[in-house]
Amino acid sequence: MAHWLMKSEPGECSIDDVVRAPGQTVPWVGVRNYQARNFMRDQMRVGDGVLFYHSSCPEPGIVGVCDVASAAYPDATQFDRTSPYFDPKATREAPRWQHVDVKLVRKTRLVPLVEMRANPALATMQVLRRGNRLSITPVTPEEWRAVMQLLKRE
DNA sequence: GCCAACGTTGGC
DNA sequence: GCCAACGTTGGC
Repeated sequence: MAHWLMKSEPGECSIDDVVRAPGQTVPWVGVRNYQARNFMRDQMRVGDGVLFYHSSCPEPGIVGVCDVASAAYPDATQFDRTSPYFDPKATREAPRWQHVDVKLVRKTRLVPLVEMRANPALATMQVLRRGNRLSITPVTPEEWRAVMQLLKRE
């Protein structure tokens, strides 16, 4: 089983939105970066662990644990002219963008970005790399374990 | 609002 | 295929 960190702006989809979603599952629509898409399309498997991360907000950090709940399938918003994620170059015959569904495991305490940065065990995390903008990044088993340890703390 | 970092676009 | 210009991300 692989592990991932997935960023979401809470104004778009917060952890509480996932808690309230039908089946506590959300379609991860709107990814418009090829590297992030490829992670979902080529590498994610149902059951993979996901750290749910709030970005572009007053308190960025990890706020929940989820898992991958589907294989990748075409992102409907790419065809929707009224959507901010509309992509004029995408066609139904040749969709460009795909995504997986993500299901809640549990909402956690907030692990703020500053706490993550302060923890040597997390120093290798891709999301902490200077200049990182990728919305989906792989998490190593060691990093995952370290985050699970952090989550046991109050 | 600033700005570093980096992906994408498009002219050549 | 190069690369400058431009746009976006996202923390601060």
